Amino acid sequence: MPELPEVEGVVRSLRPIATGKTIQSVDVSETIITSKANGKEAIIKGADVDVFKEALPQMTIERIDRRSKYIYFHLVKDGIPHLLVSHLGMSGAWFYVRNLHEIEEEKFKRHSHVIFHLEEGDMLVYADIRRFGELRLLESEADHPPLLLMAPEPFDQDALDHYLAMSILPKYENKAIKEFIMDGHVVSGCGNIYATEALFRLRMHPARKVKRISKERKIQLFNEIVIVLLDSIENGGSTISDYRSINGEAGNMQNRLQMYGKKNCPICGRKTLQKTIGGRTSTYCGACQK
DNA sequence: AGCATCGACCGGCGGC
DNA sequence: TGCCGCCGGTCGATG
Repeated sequence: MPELPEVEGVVRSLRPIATGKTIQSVDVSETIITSKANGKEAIIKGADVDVFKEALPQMTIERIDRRSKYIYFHLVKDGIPHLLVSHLGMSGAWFYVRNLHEIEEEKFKRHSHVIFHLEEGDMLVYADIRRFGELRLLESEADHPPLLLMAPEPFDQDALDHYLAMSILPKYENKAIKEFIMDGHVVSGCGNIYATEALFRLRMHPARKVKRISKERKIQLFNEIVIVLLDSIENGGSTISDYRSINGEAGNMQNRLQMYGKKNCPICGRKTLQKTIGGRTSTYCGACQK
């Protein structure tokens, strides 16, 4: 599951090889063409396949950035800027290859859904096993309002104040802390893995109500989130289930996780507990986390 | 108006 | 072996 650190890894790998390249043509898989023809919003969001395919040729990739869990491809054509927004969903991955056979894992190769043909035969391939990801072509961020509602980047100077301000709003104060920190309007890029880890590091129970947490503890929790996100970026992200970096590279952070996916608490050895919080499976230690 | 819940998007895989 | 149903990030529609 790609969260902020995994997306950062993808962007850092992609940036040096794809920046400056111009898109020649776009191929879309039959699977996606059929889904879209049946009125489904499969991967390519907010535009028909034909419109998407015809718009992209001759656009040059000027810059690649990460914003929360999204990849922003800043494009330009005839001096006019465009923005291709990519979200990996549960199982999306990018590959930079000359031939689809270079995608070694069969399950990704089989689900190569959108292929951007670049110069000199290079291809930028978006593969997505479960098709929860998205590609959205915009003129700018402002054309898709949800993007404007995302919390600041967690490493930005205003992120802590934003999080604290949200924590005292009526709609959030009765929520479980884990659901709160996983809300992209509160903290950017913190999904199940890193929310689980940050709460464990602070020995905080994931179901604790936001309003039952002191300001000091809230600040400590925010700091732990930043620490685990940065630690994960340094370690190449967590390769769990269907996440891959560019060209199938694996990260190392999964070996550093203390609670996510664990059967026993690393502190006291007791069996960990699982509880659904905010609709997501949450792992924690009933003895160590209060 | 603002909030809560639900459905949509899916294939892999665990469990029976 | 084969099939059923769970899982999940995010948005938009519905209540």
